[in-house]
Amino acid sequence: MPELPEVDTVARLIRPHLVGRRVVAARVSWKRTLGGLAPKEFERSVAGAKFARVWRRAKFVVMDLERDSKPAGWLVGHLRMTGRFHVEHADAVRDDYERVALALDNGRELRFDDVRKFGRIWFTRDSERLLGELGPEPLGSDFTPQWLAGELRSRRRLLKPLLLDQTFLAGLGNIYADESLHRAKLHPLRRSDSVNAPEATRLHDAIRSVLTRAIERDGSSFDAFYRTPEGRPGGYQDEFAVYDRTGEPCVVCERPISKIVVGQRGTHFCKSCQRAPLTGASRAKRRARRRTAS
DNA sequence: ATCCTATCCTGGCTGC
DNA sequence: TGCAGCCAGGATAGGA
Repeated sequence: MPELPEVDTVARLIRPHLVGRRVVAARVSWKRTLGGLAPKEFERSVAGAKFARVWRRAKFVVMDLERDSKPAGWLVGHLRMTGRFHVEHADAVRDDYERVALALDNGRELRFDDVRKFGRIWFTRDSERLLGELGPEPLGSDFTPQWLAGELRSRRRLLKPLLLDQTFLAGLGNIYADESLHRAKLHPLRRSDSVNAPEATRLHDAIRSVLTRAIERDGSSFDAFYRTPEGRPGGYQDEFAVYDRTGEPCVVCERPISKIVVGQRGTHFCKSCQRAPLTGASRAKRRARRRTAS
């Protein structure tokens, strides 16, 4: 599903079609996509505005608008599971699941399709309302091994749900959380305050390298949903180590990949490479083994 | 403080 | 072939 690498790809590929263009009109086929703003109000807010900048924050596509060279609010998009932005000629055939479209001043349209209707396009004059509570960008300069080690130590949460928490770290979703934990050789059920400094550094480096490589491959496509704005699938699914590979051999040790549910999310990992956290029972077993050995 | 559940949605899958 | 029922998944709200 669209996570940081996919959203980064989307922003990068729609940007050249939008920056400098002006919105002429809006077409809204599913009101709730606007997050509560009435379609008329939405159209009034964006019509005549010019796209000044198109960028990404966490999993949000952020479009800065201006009028007369002055800031005039933001269009903020979230793809959730099945949302898709793309730019087409106005006469191009429309997708069955088109929810919102913005006509541009060059005969093209920015379209938002979304099968499951969870995606949103907000118009706001206060972008902090939407973006203010987010944690640091994993590829930004605030995200350092030292910061991560300290933040992990100060909480007592399971690693997997913590990595999915956008107020902790912004941009990881189910795929890249699983991939990062495997690369760092950390079990998804480890408690954050049990992670030592070298392990935190491993996790930091794993997150960065996984995301960087996934961006290079234009994200991951393993079902019918995510496609780039140009309609092509991403390529990172070819490099998955654990996600969607239940039962297949681990790329490191060749033992079968396991799948469990953590925090209501399917979680893929290698039992051999990512050692389970010690429980009371496993501590006792370990002691017993040691006694037998000696 | 943290976890758990329900909610929002629908296409696609499983099982009968 | 048809159909019911379940599932995935990001984010959030409310309750434990």
